[in-house]
Amino acid sequence: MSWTDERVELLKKMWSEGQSASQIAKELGGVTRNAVIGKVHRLGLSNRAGAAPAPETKPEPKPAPAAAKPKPAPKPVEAKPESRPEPAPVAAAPSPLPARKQIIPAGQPLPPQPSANEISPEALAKVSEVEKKAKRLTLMELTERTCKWPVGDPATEDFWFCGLPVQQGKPYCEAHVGVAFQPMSSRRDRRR
DNA sequence: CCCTGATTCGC
DNA sequence: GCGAATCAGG
Repeated sequence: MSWTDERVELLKKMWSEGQSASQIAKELGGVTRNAVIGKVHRLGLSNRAGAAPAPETKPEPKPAPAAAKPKPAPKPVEAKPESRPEPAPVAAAPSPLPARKQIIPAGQPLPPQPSANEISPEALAKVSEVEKKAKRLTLMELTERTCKWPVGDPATEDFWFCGLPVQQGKPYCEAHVGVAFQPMSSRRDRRR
């Protein structure tokens, strides 16, 4: 794969949107995140500029280089544009999904409690089965790739998150994805 | 362990 | 110019 205009376009767009190099690489296909990062640097947009208005980032007035130094390496401005906002403690919210500062995949339906729901019996069975193996993580222990399916009542001690490995790109493990993301049918018109 | 971007350097 | 390998960090 080569860096065609369109691919570069998409790269620029996604990068300025704050997408990670790996995400961009996945989207583009045929390249690794290293390739993306390399390209990003070559394009000179290592700093996430373009869409995010920097409150105080002066692009350097570019002082006339009179000296004989073809290889200047001034890097006095060191900003931290990327931080890791971990989930903050939430009191009694049924769905404390730690949202990033930007869109991840598509719309994410809030996790319905497995109790009062009639989804496919198999899926439900899978869920209750999985809950035995659940890591039972606390809010603080959740990561991007731990299933964030809440179990129990947040107002009680008997509350935890599934914590199993998530399905790529999803907030839940496979079993919970199964009940969280309904095709929005089958219940509506379930007669087979 | 998972991930992030940054840098180097042979191609 | 390209990107794998490597580095540095969370």
